[in-house]
Amino acid sequence: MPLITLPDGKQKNFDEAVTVRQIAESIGPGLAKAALAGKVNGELLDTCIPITIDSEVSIITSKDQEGIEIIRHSFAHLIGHAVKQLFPDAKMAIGPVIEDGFYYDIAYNNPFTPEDLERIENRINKLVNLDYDVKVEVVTKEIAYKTFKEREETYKLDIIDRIPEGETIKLYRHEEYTDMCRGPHVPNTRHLRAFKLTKISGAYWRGDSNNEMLQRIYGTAWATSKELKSYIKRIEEAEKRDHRKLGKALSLFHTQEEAPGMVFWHPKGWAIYQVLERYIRDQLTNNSYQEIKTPQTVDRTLWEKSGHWDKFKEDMFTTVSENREYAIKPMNCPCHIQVFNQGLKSYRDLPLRLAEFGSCHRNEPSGALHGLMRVRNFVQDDAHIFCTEEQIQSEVSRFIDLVFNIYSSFGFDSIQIKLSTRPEKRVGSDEIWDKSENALHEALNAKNLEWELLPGEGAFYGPKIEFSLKDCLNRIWQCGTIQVDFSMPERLDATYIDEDGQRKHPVMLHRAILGSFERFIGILIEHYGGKFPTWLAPIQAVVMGITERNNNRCIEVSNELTSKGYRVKLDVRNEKIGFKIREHTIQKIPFLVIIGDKEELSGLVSLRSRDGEDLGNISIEKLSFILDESINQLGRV
RNA sequence: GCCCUUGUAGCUCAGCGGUAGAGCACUCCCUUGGUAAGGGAGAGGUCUCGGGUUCAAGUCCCGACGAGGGCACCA
Repeated sequence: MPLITLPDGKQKNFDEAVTVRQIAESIGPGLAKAALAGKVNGELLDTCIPITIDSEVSIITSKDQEGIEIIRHSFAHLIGHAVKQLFPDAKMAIGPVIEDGFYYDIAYNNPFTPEDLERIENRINKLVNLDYDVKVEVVTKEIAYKTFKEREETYKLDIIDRIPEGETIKLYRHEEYTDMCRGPHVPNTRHLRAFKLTKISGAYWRGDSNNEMLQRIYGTAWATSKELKSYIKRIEEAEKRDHRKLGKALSLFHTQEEAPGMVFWHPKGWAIYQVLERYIRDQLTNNSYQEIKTPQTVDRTLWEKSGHWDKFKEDMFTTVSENREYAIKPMNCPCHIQVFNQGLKSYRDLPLRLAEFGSCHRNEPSGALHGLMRVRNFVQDDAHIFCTEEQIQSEVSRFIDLVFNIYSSFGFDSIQIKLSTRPEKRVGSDEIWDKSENALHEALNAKNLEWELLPGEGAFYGPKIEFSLKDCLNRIWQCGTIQVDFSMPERLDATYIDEDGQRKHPVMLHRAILGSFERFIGILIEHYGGKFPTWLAPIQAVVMGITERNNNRCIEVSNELTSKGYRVKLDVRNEKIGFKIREHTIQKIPFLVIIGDKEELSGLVSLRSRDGEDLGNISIEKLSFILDESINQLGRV
């Protein structure tokens, strides 16, 4: 006689076991129609499964996040239903829900073509329009095994093998197609309407590159077609901001076959890079870092000592000269220790903060390369802080302040923080791990920051904090990091003389804020959609004349602004003003300075923003003031 | 690295067995025009590279390299 408690506190008594569907019916026919599943004592349950004990139940519909996920999951089954009809020999592996959609991994001899994808999508449309009931069966492991054995679904058998004894298994019957799933699933395919298959790709079975590659079909699904449309729109928006597209359109940089994964910076892209570098350099100076520069190419033996050769030799570029083998540096830390090791260090020298805009090469797998985001040659805003164990916390604390300050300059105000602690395979005593992990989370807590703990995700040499920022499209980018390392100083013999006259190894903190300049600029391009704030804009203002009569005055004004330090472009081409405005607006230049006969007479200029705003006729002094104001606010909005 | 897709003019793309196309950009000429495209003419391509099939190959096949989307990787 279950007593069902609803979210509003109302209670209903039922004479016998009751299903979510019946509960929904007892509330109202509309809800019964909309019910996708129930949340029963915190667990999701299919609408048709009887509840026998007193329970708290809420009805899940497509308005709930869980409901949308159920819809997506059911669409994954529909891929199975459609694919098995069209390609009976295909073997279904797994089909989970992912952000905004779902996928299904399938083994099939012939690669699916884009036409196949279309056929599958059409078939799914046909199937869902049948409005058939999805039937659930709770079965034993044996029956599940027999079912899929008969169907020659070898991957399902593999999955069953790994299910612990005694756990219930649910089979979902989609007419002649059967899938296995934790569920729940929609009770009827009429709940499945707004979807689109998006792409086909390869994916390793169980995510292991030693296994065979399956074909993965991706799709997106939503509660309503309106939501589907807005999702598609969102994707298109993101494509418009693609830094590779904008990099070409705004002539910021390019890459070419002869140097895969390496960037050719054009004048405009390099202008941004330089502003960024200057800015970071100023910040480092203000925070007691000392900048150094170390070699690009270092003898293999150093990398052997540091341990990198062992782990990463395949991923390093090497070169040979006079029988000696060198590696082009994939990171800066071993070199920084060499600088530290010059001259005897005292505890009085600590903390010692060495920074380098270090150009590193890593031979990334070709398939990993992606515009500026993943390259083989990049420059880190790298620094290593040599300090004592006692100094870890205060150094981390200072670093957090610096990170937040710098990110806010770009308008990134939503920062996610993750603390990763000791992994299974690690070096160093538990005592020292305790100490460093404590230092990190004390530093975080002292600032009242929200952070997430990732147990076991730390590096083998120490715990770390990672800082991720959220861009204007709510995408998350991990950029900053600070990592405690008590292994490298020992490996590379870094020591200092402590108060008690003993030689000790310092702790080393690896830290970066932007990560790599290349990637960070990629993120900025997408975040701003190419509309850089004035301080970063490669060209801050363009001076243009109405007719050729005004050219001399334009040259004068342009020169004056340039000599004041602004990045200015002169446009005295024989074109109409509308044409020039259009062109420079498309190039997203923040300020358009226009000079005609009227302006020449008055000694003023006409100012227009890239957003089409008329900023009036103003003097050069006023213009300079406006530019300064815009530049000084950085990327803060 | 693996799977699929893909590589034509500076850019965006059409052509998909029969002597290389469009728009924009570029050059020259006309136009001197007041806030998102004035007009005309011209120049520009070993169709990524290497093999093969064919009377004939951007076009079909094989391979290499690059790019795109994923997977795996990311000190």
